[in-house]
Amino acid sequence: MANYKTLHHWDVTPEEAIKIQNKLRSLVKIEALQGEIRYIAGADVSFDKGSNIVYAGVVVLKFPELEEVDRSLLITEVNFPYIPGLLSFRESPALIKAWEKIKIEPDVVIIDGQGIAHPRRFGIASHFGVLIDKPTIGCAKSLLVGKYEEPSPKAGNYSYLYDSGEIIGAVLRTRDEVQPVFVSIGHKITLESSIKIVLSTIRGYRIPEPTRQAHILVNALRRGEIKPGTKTKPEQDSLFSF
DNA sequence: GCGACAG
DNA sequence: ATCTTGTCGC
Repeated sequence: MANYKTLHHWDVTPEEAIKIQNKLRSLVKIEALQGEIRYIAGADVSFDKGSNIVYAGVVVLKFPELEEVDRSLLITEVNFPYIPGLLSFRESPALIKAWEKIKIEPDVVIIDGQGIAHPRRFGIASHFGVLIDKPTIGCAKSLLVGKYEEPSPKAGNYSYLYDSGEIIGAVLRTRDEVQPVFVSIGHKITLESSIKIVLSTIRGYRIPEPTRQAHILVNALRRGEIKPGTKTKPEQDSLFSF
């Protein structure tokens, strides 16, 4: 069971949530990733239209093969609304619950959302990273804050995202002629490394495999196509049964 | 006051 | 995020 830190309550008002972000932002560490990557995970959540039921999931893939080795899926409830800048308070509680059931701990986690490319430099990828104390990368599909110049149309090209004079992330083209993604430091990693890792997990789609797989799974869960719980590699048939 | 605004 | 069919383009 993967562990995590309980640094604050989740049952807070938007005003209190902002205070928590301003207090915890100093805990984000920007450093070189230690050791090689053996496993990489993706985390995401899905919702029904106007419901407060959330379907969360964490998927662990072997790196660089990107074959699934572990997963944690669960259905729970949320009350905090979606407010730009406070996404973490709506999705992280469910992601933490899924995270604690993971058995194969990844060396890095990619989250669907911003890392420090956030008004208070504490987007969901940074928040989640600080809580699980693991390297995390924020990979969002659209802009939250900052300015940038359109990166060249070919895969692999990128430009920097700026806000109040500082680089807060990168606008990365993961496929030719396709809308770029917004990559930013989550926790315990550098932007350069984040960009390389995201590119190394692209397999023909705009979204990196970890979060793409997580997204596919939580949607299947929401549609009732698969069940909650954890699962690892296909059960190996006993050598003595036939 | 007006516009922007991750999922 | 989710609601949804066809359609344009490589």
